[in-house]
Amino acid sequence: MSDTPGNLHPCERCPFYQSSIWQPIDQRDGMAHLTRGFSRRDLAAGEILFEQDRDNTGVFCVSKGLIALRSHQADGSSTLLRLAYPGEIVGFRSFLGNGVHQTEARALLPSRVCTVGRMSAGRLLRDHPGILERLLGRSLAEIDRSHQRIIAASSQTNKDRLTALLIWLLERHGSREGKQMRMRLPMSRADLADLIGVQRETLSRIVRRVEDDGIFRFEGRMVYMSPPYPKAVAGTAC
Amino acid sequence: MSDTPGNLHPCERCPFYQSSIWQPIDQRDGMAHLTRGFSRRDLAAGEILFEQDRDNTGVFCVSKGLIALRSHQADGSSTLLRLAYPGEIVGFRSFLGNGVHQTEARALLPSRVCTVGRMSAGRLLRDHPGILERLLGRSLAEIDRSHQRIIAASSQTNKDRLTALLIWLLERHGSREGKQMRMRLPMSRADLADLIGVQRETLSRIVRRVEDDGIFRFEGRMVYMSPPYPKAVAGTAC
DNA sequence: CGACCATTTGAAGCCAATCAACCTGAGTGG
DNA sequence: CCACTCAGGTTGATTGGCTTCAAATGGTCG
Repeated sequence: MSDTPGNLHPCERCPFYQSSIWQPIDQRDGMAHLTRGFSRRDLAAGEILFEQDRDNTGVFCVSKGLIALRSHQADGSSTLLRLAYPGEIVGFRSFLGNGVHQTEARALLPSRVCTVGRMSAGRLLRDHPGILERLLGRSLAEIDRSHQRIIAASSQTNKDRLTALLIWLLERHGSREGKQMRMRLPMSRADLADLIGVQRETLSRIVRRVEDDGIFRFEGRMVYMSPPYPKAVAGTAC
Repeated sequence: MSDTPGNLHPCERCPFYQSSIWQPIDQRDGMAHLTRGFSRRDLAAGEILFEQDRDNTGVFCVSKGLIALRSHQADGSSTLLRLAYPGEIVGFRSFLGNGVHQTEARALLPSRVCTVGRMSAGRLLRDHPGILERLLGRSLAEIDRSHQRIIAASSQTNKDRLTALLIWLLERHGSREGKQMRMRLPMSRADLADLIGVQRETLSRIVRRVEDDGIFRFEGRMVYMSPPYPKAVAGTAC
């Protein structure tokens, strides 16, 4: 399973090492369990990390790329609950809870994910309160994200939410190009629709209305933002 | 501050003692800190436990009654994020985080709340990983509630959400009366509107439409539900 | 080319937001 | 006792936005 030398922390070279939930583990204590349960996996865009309703198999940490967490409803509709960027943990809700994934995790971009198996993670958690503490921190972040989204859903228009989402995505996926910003959208229109909570057709019309304001321009998956930049609204996006 | 004998756990006689986040504290370890920081407070209906944007002063546990957690937006609108019932913790998000309450907490019914002051709670948390673990459990519950609400907001109609909310409230505040159930709503129409995320006027019309189905009947704050009972929808209400 | 997928467009109908008016009951003060 | 106010709630009319179903468009891949 392990693909790192036994005495080196597997996250040592990860740019997110300092804030990793596994950082509290050191040489003399638990490193063996960590390296034994540790594995890496590369995913192509569109590939599934885990499916909804399947048993949890461990704690996953995004190392590269972008993972979408999506909840499928019985009626066939789905909601994109969260975008997980490098350094973020996914699957810990089901790891700590009843053991069944509440969501499907799918890579939107080519991604790398590091996993600590369920058994090892459980053992480490028992022995290291520091890990517990960091997981609690991640949970609070998820609570904040969710609350912001609930508030946004009931107090902003769909158009405003799309604008906020675009700005938020541009900050993470965009690049400067003279006076304007550009990015390739990391997801389909259907995903955008799921994120702001409207039908696909409606999203298409909202995109048109956003374009009519003159700030954004769409060309397939490419998005261009020109000044005057709207300021990012508080409590924004994901 | 303390109003319990020094050697008795302050939550000992609470019906929620076994699942209390402070249960891991025992006689020989930390009880002094717990009793020192412990206080109780009774609130009348409508009274405020803490206000939004104020500094957190501790960890609050609902012992009796019902507390509403409401977020006020800059534009004057508000969202009722959560109803906290006896045994539930409120204010821990701000306790663990940046120290400012994200929400206002107001009693909807005459209530009793037990508080452990910020300093004492912090000290206890450092010494007792068991408390950390239980707080993590409460956080996961909050994540689940929030996710359910996000999903419900984008996949159910407002009428369905109101129906689900009414059933959910009837289970907690209702009583049997022959073949039908009855309850006195623990909140105003404005609060109901905030909970399902619509305007007050719209809620009034949705109530009428729900009544038209023949299952519910409203008389001021009294609500009556007659068979055939709709089955409670999965992922329901708060 | 044909099949498939993602996206857009159109038309119809429903629903919610908004603004305004009205109603009711509970104080309050003359 | 009456007029007043205030909070909570309802109703009406209008407007705009969203959903739904249906159909068209455009790109990709074998």
